[in-house]
Amino acid sequence: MKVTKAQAQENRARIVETASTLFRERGYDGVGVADLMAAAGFTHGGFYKHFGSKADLMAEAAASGFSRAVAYLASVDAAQYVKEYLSRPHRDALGNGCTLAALSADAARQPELIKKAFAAGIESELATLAREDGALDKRATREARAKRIDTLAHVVGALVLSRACPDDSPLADEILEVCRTRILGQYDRKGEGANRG
Amino acid sequence: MKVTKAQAQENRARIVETASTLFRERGYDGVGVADLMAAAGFTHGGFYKHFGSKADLMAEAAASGFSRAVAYLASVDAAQYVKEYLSRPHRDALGNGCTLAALSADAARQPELIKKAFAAGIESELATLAREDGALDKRATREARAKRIDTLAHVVGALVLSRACPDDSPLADEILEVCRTRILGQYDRKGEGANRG
DNA sequence: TGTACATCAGTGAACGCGCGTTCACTGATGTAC
DNA sequence: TGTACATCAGTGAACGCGCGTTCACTGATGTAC
Repeated sequence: MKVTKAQAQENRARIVETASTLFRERGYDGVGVADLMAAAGFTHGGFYKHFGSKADLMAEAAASGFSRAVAYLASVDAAQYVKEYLSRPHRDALGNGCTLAALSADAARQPELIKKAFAAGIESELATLAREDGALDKRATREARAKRIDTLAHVVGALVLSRACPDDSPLADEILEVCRTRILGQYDRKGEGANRG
Repeated sequence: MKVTKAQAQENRARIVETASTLFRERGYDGVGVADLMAAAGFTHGGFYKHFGSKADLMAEAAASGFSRAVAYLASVDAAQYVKEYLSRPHRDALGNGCTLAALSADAARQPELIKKAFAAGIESELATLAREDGALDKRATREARAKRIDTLAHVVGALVLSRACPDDSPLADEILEVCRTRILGQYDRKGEGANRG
């Protein structure tokens, strides 16, 4: 049953992708190695030919999620990002949505390895959000980073709270709507005032 | 081994309290019924004399966490709340900290019963945060609620992201600090402008 | 280019373990008289 | 108030099950000649 090196590499990537989705949907504890391998089209025994442990895969799957997020972030501006992030479709698309919103709380209880992957993921998302700032002096650069951290925390919190509510509850929608409006309001005001002026 | 009715009720309450702490520390999947009963000083078999299932206890433990939060919220003003919420001690005190930050992402994957408890918890926290608004017209009331939802999401997101980072990473502290400063800044500005004017 | 053999991705049974839940039992509490 | 009995909170063994991980095995791929 051996397989081409290229095929094996492709299979490995498929396992990571599958894991990234399933972990976001069900949490780290909600997906077993056997579940995951079956979902990727394999039996569980082969898992340890690719990964040292489930924790190793958790870190890789997170990194994979972050790199997708970065690719997406590079293609939108801040306003569009906030609008899409705090939307019904994103709220309901757990498995394809933001890794930070889906798994940060889980990550907090995991070994250092996973937390490092999350810190790195946050940094790379911040770096991508940064791209439009252009050349700024030291103070403005610091300020721009602060604003990005602040917005990231804000949207993550809103999505997390909305998802904790029953699926069709008014509160779930209200949280998204309120936060979306208010954050976009900040961007309009600040966009015209401090940043672009 | 029977026990006074009063004693039994007290024991039940101790189980709920213990569960509330352990769930926040380790997540719903991270605490077994046996773990939990042992931590409360009992053997696991008695569990089903008090609760119909682990899920029932999850909902009760969440409600217990929210009612503690409400009692705390009633004793502080918004600025103090934000300052303490986004502090190192709160970040590191998972088991005694905010239930929303610790368990909302877990709740999102749980049965309706638990999500209902979370929605109710969020509503009662919002109601308590509201207490200082006094008499307002309809528009101002709506605006005050929006602001409270917005702030709650904001602080929860910041704490969740901070906790996902390695324990002594600069990023973990930076997130807390940046968000704390910016949210407090909003309260100063708005406190003097819209709300109190 | 053709043959012989080592490699190793993937299989499926098995490991010890902890899970949520059930159950027969214990014995002090609470109640009926 | 005292006695007889039912109740039921708490015990600890047992249930079937799924977990992460290990292992002997398979057989096509990749390599050495």
